[in-house]
Amino acid sequence: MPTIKEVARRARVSVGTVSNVLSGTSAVGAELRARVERAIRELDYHPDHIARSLKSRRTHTLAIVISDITNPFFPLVVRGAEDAASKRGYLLTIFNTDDQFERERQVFSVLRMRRVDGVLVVVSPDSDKGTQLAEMIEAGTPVVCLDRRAPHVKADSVQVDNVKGARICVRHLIAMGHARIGVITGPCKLQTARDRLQGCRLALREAGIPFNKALIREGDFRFESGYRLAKDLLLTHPRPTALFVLNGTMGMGAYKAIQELNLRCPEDAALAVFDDVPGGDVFRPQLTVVSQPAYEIGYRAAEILIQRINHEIASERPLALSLEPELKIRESTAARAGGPAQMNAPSEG
Amino acid sequence: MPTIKEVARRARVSVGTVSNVLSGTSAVGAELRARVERAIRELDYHPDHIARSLKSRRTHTLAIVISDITNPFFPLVVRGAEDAASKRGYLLTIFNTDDQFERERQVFSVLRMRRVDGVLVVVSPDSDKGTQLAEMIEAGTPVVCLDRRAPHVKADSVQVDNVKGARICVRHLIAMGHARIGVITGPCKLQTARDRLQGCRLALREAGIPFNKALIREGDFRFESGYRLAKDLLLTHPRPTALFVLNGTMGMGAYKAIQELNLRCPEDAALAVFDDVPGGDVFRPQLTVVSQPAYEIGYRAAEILIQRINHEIASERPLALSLEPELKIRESTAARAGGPAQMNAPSEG
DNA sequence: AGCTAATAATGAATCGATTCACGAGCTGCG
DNA sequence: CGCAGCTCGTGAATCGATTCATTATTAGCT
Repeated sequence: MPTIKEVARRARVSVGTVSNVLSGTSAVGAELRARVERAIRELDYHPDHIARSLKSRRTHTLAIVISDITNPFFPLVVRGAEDAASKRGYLLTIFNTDDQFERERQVFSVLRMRRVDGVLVVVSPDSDKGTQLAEMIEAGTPVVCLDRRAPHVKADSVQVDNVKGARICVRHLIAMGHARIGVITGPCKLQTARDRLQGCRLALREAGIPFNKALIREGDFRFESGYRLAKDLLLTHPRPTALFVLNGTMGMGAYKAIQELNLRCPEDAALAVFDDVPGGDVFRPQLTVVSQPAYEIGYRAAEILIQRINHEIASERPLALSLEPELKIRESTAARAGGPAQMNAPSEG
Repeated sequence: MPTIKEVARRARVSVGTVSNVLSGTSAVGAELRARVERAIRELDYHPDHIARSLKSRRTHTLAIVISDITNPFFPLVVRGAEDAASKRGYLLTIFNTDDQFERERQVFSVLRMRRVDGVLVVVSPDSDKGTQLAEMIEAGTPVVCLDRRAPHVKADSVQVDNVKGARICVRHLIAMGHARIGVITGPCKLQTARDRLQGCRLALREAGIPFNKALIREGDFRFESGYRLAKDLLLTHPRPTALFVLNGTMGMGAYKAIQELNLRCPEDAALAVFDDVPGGDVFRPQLTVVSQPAYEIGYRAAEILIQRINHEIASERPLALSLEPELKIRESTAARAGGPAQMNAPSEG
């Protein structure tokens, strides 16, 4: 690998001049510029990014720390982030934590040593146990929280409007004539899960339906818990006529439960899920879902992160970007046998 | 951020000594060692990985270059690669090329400047147009090809046994009584697609069924082409009794086509797909698939890559690891009305 | 011509680590 | 005692870029 010195020697100029040609900042005479460019071409010289980073204190590298890329929500987020990053010349490194705090700790330690310029993070549920996130921000490395907001940390955040998403979905269920709605939520440690549950509560209240704790189950956002808790709910008496599952992976588990109990969906048990479910628009029954703009979440978050890195955002205080959910109504909540109940329309748009 | 100098000053030793304590290679007296460790703790010192890289010429960074993380095959691959990488202290950077050669070119240029230690790559279909891959290997950066093998390049490769996967699946279809089997393959530029098609050919031949070109369609491994070509095939006369789609994304498209044509699956048209299909084991009809060990592909590939980097593999010549596919028989190829045909059993296990 | 100003080019210092030739201080042994 | 052979520790050189003070050259103006 040729270095800048070899280029300089071959072009019979100083390394400073080569550097100037490369950066274009300082004026360089036509004659020398040509010689340098020729040498660069002839040697097939590519500047060493490592050496640059050492001097400039910038790595042009971002990290994205998520629970598990295997969770179908994340690939789009990562894709969005990579697109935004590469557009501005940044690299994206990826870390899976499986929502384990200890792993998150390790990752942040690595990120610090690597002098990453900025971090996109889906905080783990126990993230408040540690101070590494706060320390990183303190040390001047910008952080943007994805999907979940970190408690007590002044970092920017980008997420879907979880309250609204759940609310419009429950409204829809109510409009379809459901009053006994079983809800499978996520770890209540997570703001995200609490927000979604809050959305349910609001929709029920505005319809005058009492919030029945006996119909709520707390899962862990994983398939198995969705399956188990759905079975549990569907075996209570009287059986809920609809299930609303607050994330996609649990939603698939819930569908499996419905099937195993030989219930028809939506006739015996309607199903709505927060998050797009892979295949949910192709296979039967096609699922009603609250769709998150996952790509956009990743893209916007990375954009904000890069703007912070380059001090292109004036305001000191954290941005909290809230994106619109979209309710996609499909078969799994189709009208019940008796047709949709004619109730009062919800009071708000 | 404290530097090694500050640690040295605080511990009243030379930087060399601090470095020795850090690396543990050279013997350092108990007294000084204690002083250094204390200083490190007190300053909360973390060595700068950039500076290390500059000196050591190793970045401890791998890259994974894939077409699109959004394709459900890849998250598991990436996860496997990340697990293997982090286990050995490597970072993983991710790049999506959308199978576009130009983008692949850019990415390789970046990787060169970044002095990445090794590259996992799913080569783009036109990859043979360029020499960057060969140049990278030439320059001493190990490369492992994932999923697809690169033509004319001596790089290690890890992939599923595509011929075998297709073969056992077609055998299964034949055993279920199908003789008119429509096949939707991928770009024939890709070795992968050719191998799978070859598997089909072999299975047909061993059953004595002529290979009917009229039942083959070449898609591009994307949803839309699966949908379109499946419709096309299903409208030919006589209609194929089964469809075998050679990747997952097209498989979903094909299922959509079956549905829109109001055909029952498997009664009117059986469906088998190469690749796991998300939700394919939950929703109806549950799909018969050839499952690839995607996680293992990523994991093993990263392991091999790291071994190459550290010269832990003696052999010069490229490894070509071929992993076992698994046929998962489910509803979508269940026995036809008349029951499975009683044909001669396939001659091999 | 003489002076200032502007422009070009240089090369040493710097970033933060590792490495290694060298030297200091001991020990052991004849 | 004197010297070989240890063990420890030092600090300058190095990795490959950028930066900036300095110098050399030319241009512009009176």
